[in-house]
Amino acid sequence: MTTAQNRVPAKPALEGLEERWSGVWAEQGTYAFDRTKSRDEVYSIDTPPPTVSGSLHVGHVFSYTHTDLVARYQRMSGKEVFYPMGWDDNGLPTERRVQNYYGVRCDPSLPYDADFTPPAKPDPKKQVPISRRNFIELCNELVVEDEKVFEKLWRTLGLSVDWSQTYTTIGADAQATSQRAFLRNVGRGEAYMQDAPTLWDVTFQTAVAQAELEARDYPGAYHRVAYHLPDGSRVHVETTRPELTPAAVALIAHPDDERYSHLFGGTATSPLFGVEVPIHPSTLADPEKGSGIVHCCTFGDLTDVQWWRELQLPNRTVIGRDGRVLREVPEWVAGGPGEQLWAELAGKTTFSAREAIVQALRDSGDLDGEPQPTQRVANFYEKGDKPLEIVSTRQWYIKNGGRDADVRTELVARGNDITWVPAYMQSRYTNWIEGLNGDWLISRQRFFGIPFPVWYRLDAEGQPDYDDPIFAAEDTLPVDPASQAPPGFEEAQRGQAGGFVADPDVLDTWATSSLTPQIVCGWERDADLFARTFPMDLRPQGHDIIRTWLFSTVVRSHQEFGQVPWSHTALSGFVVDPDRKKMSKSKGNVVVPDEILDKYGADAVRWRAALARPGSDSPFDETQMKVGRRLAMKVLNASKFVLAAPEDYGLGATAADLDVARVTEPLDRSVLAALGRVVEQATAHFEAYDYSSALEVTEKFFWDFCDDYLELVKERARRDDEGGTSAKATFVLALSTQLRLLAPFLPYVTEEVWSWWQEGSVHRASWPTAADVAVDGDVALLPTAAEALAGIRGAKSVAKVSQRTEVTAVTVRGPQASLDRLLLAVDDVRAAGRVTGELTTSADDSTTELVTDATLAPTD
RNA sequence: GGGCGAAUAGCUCAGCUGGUCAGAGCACUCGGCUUACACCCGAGCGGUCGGGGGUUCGAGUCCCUCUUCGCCCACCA
Repeated sequence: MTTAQNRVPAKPALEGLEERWSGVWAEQGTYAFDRTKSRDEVYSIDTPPPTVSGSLHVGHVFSYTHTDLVARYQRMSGKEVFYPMGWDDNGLPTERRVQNYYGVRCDPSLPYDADFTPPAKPDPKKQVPISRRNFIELCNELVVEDEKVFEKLWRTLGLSVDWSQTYTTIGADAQATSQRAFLRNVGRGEAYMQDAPTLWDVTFQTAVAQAELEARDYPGAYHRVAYHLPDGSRVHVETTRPELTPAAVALIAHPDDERYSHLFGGTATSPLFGVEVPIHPSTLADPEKGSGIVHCCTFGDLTDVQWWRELQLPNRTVIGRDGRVLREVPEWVAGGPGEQLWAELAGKTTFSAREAIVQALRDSGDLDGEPQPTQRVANFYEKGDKPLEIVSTRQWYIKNGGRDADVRTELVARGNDITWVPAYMQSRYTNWIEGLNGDWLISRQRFFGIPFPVWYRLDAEGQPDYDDPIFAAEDTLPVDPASQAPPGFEEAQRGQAGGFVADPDVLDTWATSSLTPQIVCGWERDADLFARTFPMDLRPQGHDIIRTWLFSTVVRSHQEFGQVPWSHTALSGFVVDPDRKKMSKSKGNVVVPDEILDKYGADAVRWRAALARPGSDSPFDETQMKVGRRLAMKVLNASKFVLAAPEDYGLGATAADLDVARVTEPLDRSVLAALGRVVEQATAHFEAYDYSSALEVTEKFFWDFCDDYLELVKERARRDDEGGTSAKATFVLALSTQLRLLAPFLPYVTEEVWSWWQEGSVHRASWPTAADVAVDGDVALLPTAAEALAGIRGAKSVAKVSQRTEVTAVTVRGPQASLDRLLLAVDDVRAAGRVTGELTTSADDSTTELVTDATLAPTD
């Protein structure tokens, strides 16, 4: 005989649960991954590493909760969940944060200063230049602090991650993985170096990739600029970038454009600079735009690049990497009419150069009319604030199908190997691949990132030989070519003729993020772990980064393993403000997670998050958090009623009452039968990654359980007879089942209540099955009894009297089948409705409802 | 311009393969200190399911079309 003793507090409260239980979970390793389990017993999750240099907002809280819901369900279902957490601390966002936080900037030409301490008071206008190594040291220091803040928030939110499995995208493992994967790409011919026009951000002075583009409206003006024909006549182009006139390499019009077709094959000379350019037809020219004839410059936009390639035009770059006009007079300008003008332009920003050139065009009579203001669209780097230039540079690329239709087809097909939640998101993946216009540019001219494991030999003149790079050996990774010499060389030979130089670039952060499955699963580092966790089960992420993170991860896995990296992907929507606008810092509509967690509690916030279905945006509404909080509170109170000792007005039920055989009353059997169905439904929903519906059915049942069943049985449950025993057994069975159903959503209250009467963590308890509550019951009985009770309650409500008011007589009219059912629970109905007099029934098959007519005892 | 999604009570949303599907919660109204809970309980009010066609015995539910909104992509002379 068990003498279970419950530990129910007199006044249960939500306050303090987060601190208490997150502490216990950490201490007891509740969510620790057991790596003795085999692949089929493991459920592995490719968690998105949040950018630690940014700040977390409610959107993050929601989407990370969604993942945790799945993780907790899988864990309780018997899977050993591999749920690591990563920090994305690599790259430009960290650099920018370090610059602002410490008031410094990186100047790679400076030597390392071992004694450097950042300014006590950072002056944003006067950033202190420091060496690359000093800069990286500061980056590494700051991210550690940022990561602590993030971890604290995630722990409070109750994410069931294994905190011993964290990784960072700048850490040694990530570096080695990233470099290794790159070297493998090189080895298979999937990565290559090319000197070619690339999109270039002049602020950050780095190349950027197609996936990082953002088209934005940008004010500009059309300038009608005259080119001179050999016969002395003129032809006008309309351009928003007149400063590129010295970069003109051709004039181009549509082949069918009769205005210009007679010029094809001939030449024209540019105004001011007198450079002769050919006139070509091209179907890419749009007769509707501007004057119909366009000057192709190196490089104004991507179409220019295409013409330059296809027509094999010369490269006359005039804008440098700093976004300014080149200082040296180019050979095609030197000795010409524009040489003097160049002296004025040299070193100017594009903006100033434009003003100067426009003035010069005006003076020379080559500007027709005045500039006409227009709104144009320009490509921006998503993190930048100046339009991108196109500059010819040497860069590393990874083949992603952008230049190979067969590869595109393969990658599109890989999409079919993944289950998309929601399914329609797959089309974004497919569309993106089909719209690619070039390979993936992975090199960045930045500092805080993973270096390319590459060196170049210097020839006798000290010029690097790019045709025969020296690659690091895999067993030496991670390497820093800036401080380590390549095999066969001494450090002293760095920068010397006949020696070597390091590749100065770093890998784009996506080039590393695309390897998160490899990083977390221990690819080529921990073969045992890898075998137990890869390919992974789930990639949760935002739908806005399908083109970047999701796609690039598939690319790398496809190349390295010939398969997809995960079987499922779940795409979260955004949390938008009440006006359906995306939350952003600049709009000042960002909700701070700490405040909201503090105010309503983690369970309430999680409850609200669970209501947001995959893929759909959700407006932030604080009042909804209250509803979640009410549910959490209800769980505490209802549980207290069942488990508290009779002297504390509870039923005194214990784990010893967990016995289906004791459930004899028809109403009790009805409840458990209904609960069995709820379990089946919730399980099916979770299996389909539809946590919202799982919550919905569970919660609906719980409220009915409290409002109807609990009220109906309250009195009987206090008795010591068979009816009382049946009720108590039902209560504990239902409680145990519902706590487990709710555990993924409300990890704190469910754990709290579980601790009152059970051993171990509810989060390591088994997910309920219908078999747990298998009884032969009529699910229709509880609703019927509840309907009759509602009739009695309604009578009291209409009479505006207390629900405690006694009822002296009741007649219930309705279909015979319902009345027969009602009689099975008639005593409970009478007790709950305080019916002291007679309860009679009257068969009426003309209605499907029960109509209750109650006579109330007179009140004062 | 291309693609995807959404339009159902004041608000947030459920309504799968067409036949109790016109629902839930919030808000609102009216009651009630009822020994689990006043961080509560009970009872109500509230919608011609964006417009228009069509298929069908029957359509929020399928088809066409229009309108509006959101997101992604393309627009860069």
